[in-house]
Amino acid sequence: MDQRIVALLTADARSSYAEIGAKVSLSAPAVKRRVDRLRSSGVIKGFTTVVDPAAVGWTTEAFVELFCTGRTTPAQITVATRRHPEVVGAYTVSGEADALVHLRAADIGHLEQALERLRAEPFVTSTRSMIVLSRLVETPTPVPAPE
Amino acid sequence: MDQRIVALLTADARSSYAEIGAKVSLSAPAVKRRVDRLRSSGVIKGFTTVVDPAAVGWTTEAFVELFCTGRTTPAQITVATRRHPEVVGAYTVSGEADALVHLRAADIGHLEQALERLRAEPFVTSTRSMIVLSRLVETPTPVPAPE
DNA sequence: AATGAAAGTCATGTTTT
DNA sequence: AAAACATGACTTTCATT
Repeated sequence: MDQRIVALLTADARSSYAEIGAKVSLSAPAVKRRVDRLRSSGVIKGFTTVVDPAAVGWTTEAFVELFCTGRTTPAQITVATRRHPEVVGAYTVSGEADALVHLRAADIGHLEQALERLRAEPFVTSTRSMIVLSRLVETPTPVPAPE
Repeated sequence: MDQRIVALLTADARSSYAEIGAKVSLSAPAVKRRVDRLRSSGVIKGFTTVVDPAAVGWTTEAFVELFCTGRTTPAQITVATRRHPEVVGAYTVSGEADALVHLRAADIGHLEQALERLRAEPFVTSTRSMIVLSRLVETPTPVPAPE
């Protein structure tokens, strides 16, 4: 039941409790109670807006593999990447690279700048970039049933 | 002004027009008109919920580079990756790989299964996986001012 | 029978349109 | 300004003990 509510809210976070209730056969207050509980228990972390980056002037995107010096901590990478507004995602990963950073920029020039700034971080030994040519799939936050 | 409204809605998609209006010194109806316009012009693509994947039982994540046969089209990759519910993102990229796929799975076993299914796609010649060890940064949809 | 969790109903102030 | 919505208080239901 909670799962269905979350799925509906994922599809449209601004739909009313009554609307959701109609779809899951529950009264509006019942839905609200569940949503409140889901929020305070941390399942729902918040509600956000899906913005078309291109419409706001951000047309270029890249994934950059970071190779770091031996004693680099995830915390260091977090702090460093958060300083750059172009970073929309950062992950430590297994494999050759130490981290993967997702960048969004206005254009190639801007991306190049951001990349230079990133490469200037003291713990970065080298990088490998993949520039996004086209976004094929991007699901906001899917909640498929866990098996 | 629209930018500030979008930023506020990004922070909380369920805040009321009155609330937003108070912060940007506009009346509630004025804010609504702007939001309606932003929606129909495609700047705002929708409203969604940020769910903690771990809280729903999805604890494993990976980025997979796809190497494809010569005559593979983006459309083919789109169709193929959409078939797999574990795919939360897919992009064609420049660089060694042809595409980058973002996967979310319940656990390592599930991830392995999904990966096997992906590798079985006829146009995939090989893959290279990066398993996410920790998510350091993940901004929902940031709207920094374009320069 | 008694407890507690969860749903329904209704009233009121707020928000949407 | 009218209709729809959110939200709190209160009651009911039902499963568990």
